[in-house]
Amino acid sequence: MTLRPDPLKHEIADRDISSTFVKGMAVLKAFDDTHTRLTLAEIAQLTGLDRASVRRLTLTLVHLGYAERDGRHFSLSPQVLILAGSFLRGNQFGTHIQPLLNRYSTRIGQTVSLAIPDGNSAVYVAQSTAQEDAVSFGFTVGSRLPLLHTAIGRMILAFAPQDRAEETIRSLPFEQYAPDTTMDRTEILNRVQHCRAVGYAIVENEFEPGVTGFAAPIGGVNALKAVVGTSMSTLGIRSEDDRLQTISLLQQVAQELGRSRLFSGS
Amino acid sequence: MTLRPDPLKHEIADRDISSTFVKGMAVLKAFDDTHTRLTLAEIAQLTGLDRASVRRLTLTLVHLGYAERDGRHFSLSPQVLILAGSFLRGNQFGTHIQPLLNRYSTRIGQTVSLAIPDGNSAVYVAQSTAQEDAVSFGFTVGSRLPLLHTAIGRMILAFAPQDRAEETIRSLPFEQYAPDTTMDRTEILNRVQHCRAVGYAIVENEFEPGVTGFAAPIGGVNALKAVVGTSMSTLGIRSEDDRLQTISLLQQVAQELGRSRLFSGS
DNA sequence: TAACATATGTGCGTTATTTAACCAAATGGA
DNA sequence: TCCATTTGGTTAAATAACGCACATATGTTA
Repeated sequence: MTLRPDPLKHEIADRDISSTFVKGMAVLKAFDDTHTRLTLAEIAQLTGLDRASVRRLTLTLVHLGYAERDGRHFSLSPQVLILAGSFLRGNQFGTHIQPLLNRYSTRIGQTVSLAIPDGNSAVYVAQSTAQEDAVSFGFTVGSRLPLLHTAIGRMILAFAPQDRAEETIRSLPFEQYAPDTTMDRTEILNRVQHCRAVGYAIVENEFEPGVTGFAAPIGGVNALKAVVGTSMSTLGIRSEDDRLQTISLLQQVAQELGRSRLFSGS
Repeated sequence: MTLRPDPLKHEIADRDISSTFVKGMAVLKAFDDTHTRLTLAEIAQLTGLDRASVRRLTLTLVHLGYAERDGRHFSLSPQVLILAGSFLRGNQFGTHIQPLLNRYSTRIGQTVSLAIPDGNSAVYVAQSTAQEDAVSFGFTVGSRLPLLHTAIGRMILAFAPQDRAEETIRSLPFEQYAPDTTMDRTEILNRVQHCRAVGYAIVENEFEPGVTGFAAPIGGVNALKAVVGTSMSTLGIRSEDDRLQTISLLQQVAQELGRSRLFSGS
């Protein structure tokens, strides 16, 4: 949980930024899936904010109904769902974006996901749903992926402003997720630059052994809106042609999504 | 869009409320499903805030990545989904609450919904999904229901603090949704009080002609956490026994949901 | 194009919030 | 049980944000 804005977003004049609001949102965000119940001290620690401020901001959230108090503990209330629900309905996720993901998921034969950068991770914001398992929202949306060793992550880095991306590749901690995880940061940089050159990302066995990830961008270099991705068993991929066909389908989803007003702004 | 906190929530000392954060959240909330793209002036009008403040707060949202700017227009970014996603996963909506709703939906034979009060409406926060129509989140969550003429709404009023509820019943504007809509506010008050007495709500043909709504509370009087509800064709209801059986099932869902940590806080 | 209407951006005095230090109460080990 | 820590809450000086008023920009109509 960092207070700094997303390092992949561009700046706005300092005098036009309300630090109180920034801090408030940081408090709100401190309640992630691994921290559903927090004390004031914990929030202060997670956000790096002063405890007195945390107290005020958290009580404000309670006052507004976004959070609830239970003795020393605070937790979010279902009211936070309203913001997301309004967004989803207003942008016709249910009627346009979700069906599109589902359609391509059928063609690709794998789950198709939509992700955006957030801090030093990629975060899922939507995912195709098979008929059997209704309601993926509660399961996957908000889940995080590392940037350096996943196809979605590298796609994000590839189309992000170069200085920021290189700084991220140079310094972001990572672990050896699998035997094939690239440990050499220079090599990661090379691969990310290759992604930018070709306009898609394929990462084999680096995050999960035996799994190959694919990703395609929505939006152009330095104007990335989101990334679509999928993954499949590496063993199931028989030829370069298989790979390129998957990428081609992802690029089609990306293009169709890019036409939606959600991803077509400046 | 009102700046006042939810009238059904209790107060917190004024000095412990950050007005800047309150205003910031009001700006965020101004982007509802009917207002996906807003100019600064529109936001100012919707929130009743000063335009200079709106500008700073909105630019802060852009800075944080929650909103995007497109010339004079602003819109939310998919990043707002992260908050809800974290909440849903952290509270195991996908693994516990959603399946529970689905299970009872099958037994009742109708869609089962979960709603909370927000301002002068009830808002859906979850809904059972049939196998055919995956992903209801984007469709229904965030949708609003009137308080005075729906079962869910009257249940909320019945278990809310009395002074607030009576004030709401006395003054909240409403229209004649159907031929049977109760137009007499005193009669509405009586029916709400009856709901409180019996612990459930049934409303026939008042909101949609030919449709009967049922609702049961999660949490007690003055400590309402949420409401579960369902609705069905009035013609399909043959006896008082039918009605009570539906209510009984709703009360069971409510009880089970009430045991979940989400709804069992103080 | 002119004139009007509306919207965005900016400077400054007033108001509010943060910060840091402090206290009291609660917590948790030894 | 005691004592060391941690936590929640409060205060006053320093800082930041608000809201008003004005300036600038945009766009609409005659």
